[in-house]
Amino acid sequence: MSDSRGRGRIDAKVLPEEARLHNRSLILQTLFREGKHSRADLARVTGLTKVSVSHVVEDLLSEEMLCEVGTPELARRGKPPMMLEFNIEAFQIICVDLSHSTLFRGAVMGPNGTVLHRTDVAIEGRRGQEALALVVELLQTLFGQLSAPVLGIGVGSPGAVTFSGTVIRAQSLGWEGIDIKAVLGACFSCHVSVANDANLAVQAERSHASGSDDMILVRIGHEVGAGLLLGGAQLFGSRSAAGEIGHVACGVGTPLLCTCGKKGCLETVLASARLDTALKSSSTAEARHQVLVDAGKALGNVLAPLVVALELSEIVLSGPHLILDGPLSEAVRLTVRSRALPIAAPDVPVRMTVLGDDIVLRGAATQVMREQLGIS
Amino acid sequence: MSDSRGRGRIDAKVLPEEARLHNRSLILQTLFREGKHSRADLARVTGLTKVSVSHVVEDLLSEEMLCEVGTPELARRGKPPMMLEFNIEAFQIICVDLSHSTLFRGAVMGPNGTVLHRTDVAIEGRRGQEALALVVELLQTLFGQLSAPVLGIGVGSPGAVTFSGTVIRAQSLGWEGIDIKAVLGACFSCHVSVANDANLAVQAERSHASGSDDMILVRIGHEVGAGLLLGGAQLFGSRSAAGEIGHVACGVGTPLLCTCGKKGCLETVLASARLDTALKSSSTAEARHQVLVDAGKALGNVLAPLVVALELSEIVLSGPHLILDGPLSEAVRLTVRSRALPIAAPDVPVRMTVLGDDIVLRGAATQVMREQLGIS
DNA sequence: TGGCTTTAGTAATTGCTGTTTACTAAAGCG
DNA sequence: CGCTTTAGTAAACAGCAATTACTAAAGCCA
Repeated sequence: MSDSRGRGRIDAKVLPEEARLHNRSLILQTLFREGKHSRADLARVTGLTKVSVSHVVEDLLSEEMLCEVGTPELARRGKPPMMLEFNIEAFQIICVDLSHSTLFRGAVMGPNGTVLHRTDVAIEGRRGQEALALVVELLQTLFGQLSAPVLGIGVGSPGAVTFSGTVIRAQSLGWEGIDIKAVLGACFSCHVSVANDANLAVQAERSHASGSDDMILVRIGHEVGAGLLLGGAQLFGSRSAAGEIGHVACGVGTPLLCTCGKKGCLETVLASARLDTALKSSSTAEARHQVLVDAGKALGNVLAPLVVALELSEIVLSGPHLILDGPLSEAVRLTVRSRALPIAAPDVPVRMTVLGDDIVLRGAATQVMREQLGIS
Repeated sequence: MSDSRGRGRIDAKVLPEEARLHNRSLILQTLFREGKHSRADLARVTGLTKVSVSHVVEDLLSEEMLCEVGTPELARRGKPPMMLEFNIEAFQIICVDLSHSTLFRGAVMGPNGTVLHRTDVAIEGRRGQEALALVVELLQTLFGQLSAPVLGIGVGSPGAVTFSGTVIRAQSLGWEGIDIKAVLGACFSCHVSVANDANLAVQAERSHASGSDDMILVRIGHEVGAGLLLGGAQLFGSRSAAGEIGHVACGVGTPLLCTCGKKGCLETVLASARLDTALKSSSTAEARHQVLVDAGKALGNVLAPLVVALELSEIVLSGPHLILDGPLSEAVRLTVRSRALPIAAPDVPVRMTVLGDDIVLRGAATQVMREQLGIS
């Protein structure tokens, strides 16, 4: 009752059955994240009674979601416990990343985010229904590579994606108002999760690489976008476009004309194509350095108010390593420090993602796990 | 299970009893916000069965939280329904607003946010334990003015206040790490809600004056702070200081030295004392106009990235009406438009709160209602 | 007028939850 | 070898909501 974390309005009834699912998730999550536990351990950790734990575990064992892995050697008084473990081979997840400009990336993934099989297909300019057909084709290939039951399909799409899995608008794919979740759900009759690529990326970063519950992950590629994690929860935004910071005017140097028609957008100095040409047209090392510093300053200017207002504890960059990691990210750090932080405050770290190019795929897998099993 | 709104990690067990409370809130909220309903209406609206509704309503009637108000005259087929209404006299809420520099404001409030009795006390420089004692004294006075059972105490405090009701740091009151919720709870043995004043203000605005679920409310007074509402939920921040934007460098005009030691902070052009002196030292009307425009631009610069990244649909200002409402808020609007919005996009409205000086008191009442009854 | 239909609301049963209590199993300690 | 400690299960119990079957009270219509 005294849940003052400030959720939104109440809008749906709750059945006791959902409480059961919640407790099931609680147990599953404990085993997945903290490793081996006995039933008695689980009862202590989760606050449930031993009996309730036994019931849930019985279900999970019969679904082969867990396995019993014997008793520990550690000699103690009392009956030795039977340790339980999350069964890493219980299922696999099929993930696709549609955010690249030239190809769709696909993978069969394990529960812990490892890539088991990988298949990419060239887009070759396909748009609209053709692009959608290519995705279906890719998924069919991936289904053939499964070596365990499938938990679900995870899709990372560029553009604005609603919470319920409709792509409102994805410029590069020529998609507008396509309910991908419904389409793919009908094709493959299994669970489908769809989300914006940056949103998935930030989730992957949290799940695999960071303990932080409040961070922004900026994806720099053909376009510039970001995913926000606030209090451990993704931010979607009222029109499903939260984090789309590419077209904020950043107020550094001479404002350049953007593809959107405005001047001085962040993308005009930070999108990879623009950065590349600016770097190539710079004759000296100093000039190239300055290009990177300016881009970093631009990003820092946009991020500074966000860091303060949202109390972000980390800024993560995802994109071409060679360009981002160095003077650019350093400039971001310095700009945020000088514009946003109290003099004595510790820096907000600015770092590259450690998940590399698979970040969206891993985020898609995480998303499916969270929606299907309540594990995040 | 397919709750993809991206909550945080699971961290507590759920009992069937909590489902009951949830459904109770659902019914209470429907009656509070939408007015009269019969039991059958409630069943249709909430999705619960008639039987479940009857059970919950029976409880609520016995607690006198609801009242039966007869059958409607509208002649229809079938047994006429017995209409139910939220009992506006069921309880009262005691609220205090500690965010003013010279006095503590207190009120006994009704469930719908009306002020029933009002008592203020002068602070007269009291700090630390003395200030706390003064709050207790004020609350005792307010308890004497109750004419119905008390639902709880709501406290709006300046500074950083944790989700659990501890004031981490409130400069102006000399408070540091004081668990107000525990202290007052022990004194008065009733529910206590404590939150930052700006956070309460934004909640009041949502509840009483706006349908928007994504907005920022900027409080401009001795200091500058803001409260954020994202997807209908308050944002607290990892160290309970989300929204504290007063010390972001805003990059307008010549940077002035701030009390915090940095230069160019938003507060140096927007805090009411600074604004007042700047206005007084301006000899011409044009100069005064420019002061307001500059302040508005400064705020707009800080808000622009927030509006985009968080998809805010409203910017609300709270503070001295005469200063804020006019060129200043207009400058905010224009700055946000030019820095943040696509050329064809509709404006993000910038407006004054309609709740005036009682905004924190009303927010405190709302907070108590939400924590105690699940109504927001 | 009297039967039919419609709507509101309640009573009793059922099924699902987790808890409590009491028990068995298996180990070390002295 | 009995005592203690820990793990885990079995059976009875209590709270919740859904289902089914019912009563109450109105309008409709012949």
